[in-house]
Amino acid sequence: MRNSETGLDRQRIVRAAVRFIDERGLRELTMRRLGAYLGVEGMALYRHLPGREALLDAVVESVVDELYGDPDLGLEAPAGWVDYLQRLAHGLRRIALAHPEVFPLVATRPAAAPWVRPPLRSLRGIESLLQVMTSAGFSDEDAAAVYRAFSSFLLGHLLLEVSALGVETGPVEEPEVAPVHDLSAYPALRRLEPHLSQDHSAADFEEALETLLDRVALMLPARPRGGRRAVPRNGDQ
Amino acid sequence: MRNSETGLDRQRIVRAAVRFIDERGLRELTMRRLGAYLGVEGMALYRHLPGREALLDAVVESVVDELYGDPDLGLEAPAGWVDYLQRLAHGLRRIALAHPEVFPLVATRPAAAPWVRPPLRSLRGIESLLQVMTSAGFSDEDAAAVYRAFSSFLLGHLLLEVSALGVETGPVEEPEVAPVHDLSAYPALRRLEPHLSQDHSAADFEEALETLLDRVALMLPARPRGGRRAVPRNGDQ
DNA sequence: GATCGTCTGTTTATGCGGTAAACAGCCGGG
DNA sequence: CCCGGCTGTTTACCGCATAAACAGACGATC
Repeated sequence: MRNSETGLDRQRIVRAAVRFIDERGLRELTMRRLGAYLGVEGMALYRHLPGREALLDAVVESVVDELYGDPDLGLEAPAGWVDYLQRLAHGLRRIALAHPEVFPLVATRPAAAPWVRPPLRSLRGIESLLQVMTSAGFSDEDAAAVYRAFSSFLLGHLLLEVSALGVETGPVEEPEVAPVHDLSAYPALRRLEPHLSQDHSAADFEEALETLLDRVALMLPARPRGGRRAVPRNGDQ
Repeated sequence: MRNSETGLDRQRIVRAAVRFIDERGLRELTMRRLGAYLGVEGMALYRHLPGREALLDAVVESVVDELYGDPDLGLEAPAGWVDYLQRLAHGLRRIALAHPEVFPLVATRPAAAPWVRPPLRSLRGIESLLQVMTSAGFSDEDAAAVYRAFSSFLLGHLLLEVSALGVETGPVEEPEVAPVHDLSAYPALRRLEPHLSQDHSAADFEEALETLLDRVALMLPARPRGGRRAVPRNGDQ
């Protein structure tokens, strides 16, 4: 009973967990249920993983590796730091949107070291970012600053974007018959409600990314670096 | 047995929950333990709250209300929109740092309506922000855009800042004897490690806030709004 | 002032979740 | 052919959220 169909395996389990979460949500994930999902008895999972926490860590790792493992993303051979950061940002956004139920986990799981920040969680990824930036002429300090700024940009945007998808970033999921309070006491809210409920995530993301890149470009020693596309409104500060 | 010492009460429970989380962490919070913390039998809490989820919601609400209820913050009578946004941002940061164990909850709890974004979770607060912005001459669309940009800025920065405090944004808290992997394979990381582990949160926050405000100012019809100046350090932190 | 309904905390009980421990079938090597 | 080690299964324990039955104390009503 060890053929490719039934045989368990750490990787098979982790992948199943990702699919399970994608399909049924994080709060539904249970060792026993995941076992059943794999046609197996729950306790069986402990032969391959030390426990639930380790499973969640592995899920995060697996999802993040989707990013660094994807050669289509071109992270390996970027055309300059701008290109690199753009690919990185878009790649992470793609992941967040592909696994909206998993992303909050990526975002909030405790980090191995204080400087390993979500959502860029892999040493490999951080190393690569720092390498690209310093090679491009940024000082060590600036490279670190870019890493920090980039992290919080991504975390903020992506977490909000996936949670707008109605994801259970927390618990429950009652239909809540009265989701929208009575807005009569809030005239501005009532008036702007159409604007607020419109989805601008993609455009906001791009714009914030461009702004960030412009800001980063200003750190560079001298020249604003040729490749940098001139965004119409970058005259700030 | 209903005197001020022993008598329960929704508010007393919620406040105790906040203190409990501050002291022992979110993952330690249990209905029974919170009961014990209040000198009571766990099930007693259900007389005042429908369940654990409701308790967590109330905790979030209570913490967020700290912000809007604090008159020292001057949110009621701001000197222009820049001042308002600065007070708001600093106020929220103060809260995040005061309750680092609670903040991830504020950040990730499902929103009542899709346009109620963490960490600005109260209708009152959103109304107030929109009101200030539109009164200052921003179009409805721009006011909504500012709200969105502000949310993700705050979420990203504050979530990262509290999680850097070693907070259990997720589960476990094993000391993990080997927290830092061997960095030999990551030269850039090894070289930049001192820069990365340095704490720049406050400065980064201020700088990103200033950048955001500058960017917002550019939305304004004509004049870049005179009041714009380097932050003279409000009462906060 | 006795009666009673209500409000609040307690006890008891159910079902689920994580996980330890004992167990059983199958493998490949001696 | 037997045996030790994998891998999955059973059993079992304990903590949790929560429903339900219970009990004491209060204030209002008569």
